[in-house]
Amino acid sequence: MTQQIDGQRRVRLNRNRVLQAAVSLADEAGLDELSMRRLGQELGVVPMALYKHVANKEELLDGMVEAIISEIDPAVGGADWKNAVRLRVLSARAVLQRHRWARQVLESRTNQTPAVLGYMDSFIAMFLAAGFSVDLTHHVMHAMGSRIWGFTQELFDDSAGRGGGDAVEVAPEVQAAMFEQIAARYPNILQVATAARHDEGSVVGRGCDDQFEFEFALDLLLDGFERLHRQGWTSRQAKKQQRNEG
Amino acid sequence: MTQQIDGQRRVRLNRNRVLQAAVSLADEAGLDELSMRRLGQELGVVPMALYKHVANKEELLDGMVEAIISEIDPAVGGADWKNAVRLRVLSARAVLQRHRWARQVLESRTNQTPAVLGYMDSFIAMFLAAGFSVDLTHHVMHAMGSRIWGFTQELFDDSAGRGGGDAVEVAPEVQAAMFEQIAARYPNILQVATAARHDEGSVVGRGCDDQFEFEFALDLLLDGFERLHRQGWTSRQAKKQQRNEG
DNA sequence: CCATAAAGGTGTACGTCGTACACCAACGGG
DNA sequence: CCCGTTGGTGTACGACGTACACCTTTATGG
Repeated sequence: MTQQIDGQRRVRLNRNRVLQAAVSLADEAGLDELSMRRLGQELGVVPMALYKHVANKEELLDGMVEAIISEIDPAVGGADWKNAVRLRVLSARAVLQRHRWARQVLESRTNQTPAVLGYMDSFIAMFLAAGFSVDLTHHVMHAMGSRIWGFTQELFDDSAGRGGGDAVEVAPEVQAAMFEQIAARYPNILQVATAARHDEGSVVGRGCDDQFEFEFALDLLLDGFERLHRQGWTSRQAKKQQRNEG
Repeated sequence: MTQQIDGQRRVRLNRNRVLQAAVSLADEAGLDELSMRRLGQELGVVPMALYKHVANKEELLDGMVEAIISEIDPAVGGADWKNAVRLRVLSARAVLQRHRWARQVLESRTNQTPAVLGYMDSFIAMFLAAGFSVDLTHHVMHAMGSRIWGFTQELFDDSAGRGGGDAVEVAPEVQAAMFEQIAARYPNILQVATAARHDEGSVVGRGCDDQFEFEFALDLLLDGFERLHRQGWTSRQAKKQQRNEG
């Protein structure tokens, strides 16, 4: 009975099929449904079989990240570094949006795999090619942080009203009561959280356009980088100035 | 034998002692050493005893976060919003530095506890008090992201050479070989990563001052906010402009 | 002061997880 | 055809969170 499916011989596993299946599973079921056991089941194979193709779960996750990084558009050449960076980041963002688990994986571990390093290297290259000093580029990369992957820590919970999923169901009247509580205790949050709703014409929707928020912060940073670059900013001089003020 | 230690009656547990112990344990041993079993052991109590004080592990983590938020300095009043925000963030940063696990906890979950909401509310208040529009404040908060907690996603692995811990030990010659590999394959990373080392006089040290990096990005954003505020930025107008360009 | 209910602590047990290890099946090159 | 290498199986172990039934301590109010 082993190795048979419907009387047909089963295709042999390989690292790529494992990674591919893991990505699909995580895409569809979420990261915490991704266990070695479940993945094995998905591939019609006993859990331990996977260990012939990946050393352990950590390596599986690394492999998955490597796999999706290849989906990010390569850097575009050309004179306009700002636009190049912008496009690259937004491409990464689109990818990470397709694979929502990836963010958590990138956040939770220090990923030193070749694809990650390669991506970072080519990212740095965009600034250096634009004439940024190595010094400034260093700090710029730090300032970009996880934004090079197209995501930022989300502070507000925008999962309310997200379809499907296994969110806890709450009765409408309870929801209303919670709203009242928040309104009373956290008036500023209330104001700011609902701000996006009424200044957007009659669009009901989510009330907050994540993509816009992301680009807002991204452009703010890019503009800042540009200014510093133009005025020949160096960290040495910034630190000296800091000492004199402090 | 139960309830006895050295013939002395044991102090009763309560939610606060549990939370306190959990924070200490996480501080000292790291987040993945924090299990209900280990925590019970630390308190000289059977694991299930903890469930009389916290509903489950999730709630324990929430409680821990609440506990450390109280360590953040309250907002300072006064005319200079920029400095107020700056101080607040740097205070939060100092706290999160003391409790390194907190970052992971804040990252991995949507924390809607009163202390978190209270902190965010008072954070928003700083901008509103400075005359920022609700609209701009909304976007500003998004742009701040996890920076309101004083941390950013770290991209470079700066754990190399960190004392203690359970890092994998690597022979020096292997390390050198790895370095060669990286140097060859990722020349830009090499340049940028080592940049901080030689422009800092003769300081050997870590080669990269995290605090400086954090403040660099923070100030870049704050300056950006200030500029937008001064020129009366609104999201409606920004979106219109975006449409005309795009 | 004692009965009694509430609150705090225990012990056992279940289902999950990652994965070590010994084993067997299939394949491919001599 | 044989046999070593590679891929897949089965069993088992030690974590984990936590449900549930039970006992012990404490506080309370008649």
